[in-house]
Amino acid sequence: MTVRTRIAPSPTGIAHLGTAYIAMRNLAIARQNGGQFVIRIEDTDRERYVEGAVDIIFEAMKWLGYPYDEAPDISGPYAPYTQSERLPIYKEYVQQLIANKKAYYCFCTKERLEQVRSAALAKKELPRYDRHCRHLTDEDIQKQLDSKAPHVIRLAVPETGVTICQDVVRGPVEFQNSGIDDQVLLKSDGYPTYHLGVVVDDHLMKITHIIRGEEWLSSSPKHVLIYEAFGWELPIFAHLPVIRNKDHSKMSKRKNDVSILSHRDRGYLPEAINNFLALMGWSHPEKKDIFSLDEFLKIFTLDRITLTAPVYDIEKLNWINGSYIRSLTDVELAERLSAGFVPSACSGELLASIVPLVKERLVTLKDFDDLASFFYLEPSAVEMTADDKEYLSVAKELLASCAWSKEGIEGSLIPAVKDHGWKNGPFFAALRLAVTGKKISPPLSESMVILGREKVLARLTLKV
RNA sequence: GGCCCUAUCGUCCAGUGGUUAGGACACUUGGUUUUCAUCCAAGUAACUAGAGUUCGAUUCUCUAUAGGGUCACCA
Repeated sequence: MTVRTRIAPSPTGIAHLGTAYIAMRNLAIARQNGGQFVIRIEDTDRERYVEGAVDIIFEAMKWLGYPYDEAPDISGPYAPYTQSERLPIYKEYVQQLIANKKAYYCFCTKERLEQVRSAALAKKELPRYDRHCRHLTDEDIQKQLDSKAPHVIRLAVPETGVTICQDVVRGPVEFQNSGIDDQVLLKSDGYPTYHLGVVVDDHLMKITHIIRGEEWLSSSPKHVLIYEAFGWELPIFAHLPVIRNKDHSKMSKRKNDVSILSHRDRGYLPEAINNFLALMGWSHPEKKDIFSLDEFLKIFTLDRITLTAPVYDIEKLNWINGSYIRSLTDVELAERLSAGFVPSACSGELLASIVPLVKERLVTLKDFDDLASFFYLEPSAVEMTADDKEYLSVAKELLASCAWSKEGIEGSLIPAVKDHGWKNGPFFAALRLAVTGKKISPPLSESMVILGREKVLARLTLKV
C-alpha cells in the first residue's frame, strides 16, 4: 500500500509555524516510503474563513521548500482538495451512517442546547448533549424533515465500552465511551464538522498516516468511532507534541510571532526555520545541530520523537539563522539580501563589496540596513570632543595622501598614532564615529576603502 | 472540574538497571581583534517528590505533585 500523508490546514489568515512543523514530518514519512504528501484545505467554518488565506499557505510551503504532490492549487487524483467543494460527498456518506443507525438527526435548537449545557454546569456535571433526539421515531423525524426544521446530524456514540486509539508514538490510549459526547457530524448549514470531514476525506484520499498535533489526541476516539461506524480500516495515528510559548502554553499568535511569512519578512532563512523546527521534539541520530531539510527528510523517524512539548526559543533560532548566513557564499548572501532587505540607495556593486564585511555580523537579513546604512547614507551629526578633533585632523591629513587600501591606510595611521604618543583605542574610536556615525561598525579600514577617499575626507572635514 | 498526554541544566535535545549524567543555545570568564561580530578555550547549571521492584534506580511500576492539551453546529 502506498504511504500517503497530509496536512489539513484551515484558512484562518496566517500560515502557522506549527503547520510547518507538522508538514515537514508528514513530508518526510511520505518521501521515505515513496508515497505522496497531500495538502487539503479544511474550510468548513464559514465564519472564520479569511479571503486569501489559502494562497498564504501555499506561499509558505513553497518558501520553506516543501514539495507537495496533491493540493487545491495543483489538483490530483482525489480532487477536490478543498472541503467546501466536497459538500455532496459528506451528505452522501452521512446518510450511510443514518441508515445504519450510527448517526441520527437532531432537531434541538441552540436555545435548548444552551439550557442543557447550563443545567449540567450548574450541577457541576460535564456539559454535553443529553441525547434528546437520539431515539426519535421515524415518524417524528419525517415530520420534522417535512416541515424543513433546521437540524444537525450527530454521531451515535456507544454508551458503554472503550475506544482505543493506537498511537505509534504513545502506544494505545484508552477512552471510556461513556465520556464521549454525541458529536455533531453535519452542521445545520450543510457543512461537515471537522470530525466528519477529516475522516471521510482521509479515507477517500487513502491517507495512511495521520501525523498531527497533540491537540487532536482527545478527539481521536471520535475519529476512531467514525471509522468504525463506516466499517473502514483505521489509519496509523501519530500525535506529536505541540510547540509552546515561553510560558509553556500552546504556541499562539498572542504570545509569539507564529507566522511563517513574517519570519521570512523579519530576515530568517527558510533553511534556518526548517533546521530549528526539525529540532523540536526530535533529534538527529548523530546529534548534529545543523543539517539541511533534505537530510531531515531522509533520516527523520517517528521513533526518535520526544513526547515533551518543546518551547519556541527565539535565541536558538537566531543562532541557527546566523550560522546559515555565515555558511552562505558572498554571492548567495547578496542574492538573499536583495530580496527586500537592501535599500535602493545601495547599488548591487556596493552591496557585493559590503557583504564580506557584514556577513559574520548578521543575525537576520534584516540587520543589514542597520549595519551598512553608512555606506549609502550620510551619517547623522555626532558630537566630537576636543581630543577627537585633534585625532581627526591628523587622520585627515594622512588619509589624503596614503595608498587607498587596508594596508596603505593602516600603514599610515598606526605609526602616526604611536608617534603622537596616543593609543589606538581612542584614536580609532573617534575616526570610526566620524566616518560611520556609530560607535560600533564593520571593520573600519575596509569600510573606508569601500567608501572611497573622497567620501571619507568629506565626512572628516565636517567634524574638524 | 472530567478525560487524556507529559516530566533530564533557564531553553532545545542525548543517554543508561551500575556513567565524573553528554552536546547545543543562552549566560559568565579568558584568548584573538583599533569597535562589534566571528573564531578558539574554559566555567556555572538538570534527572519533580514519595513508595515499590532490585544487590543497585535518573532509567521499570504505582501514587502524589506540576505543566500542558481537550471538553462547540472552531478547526
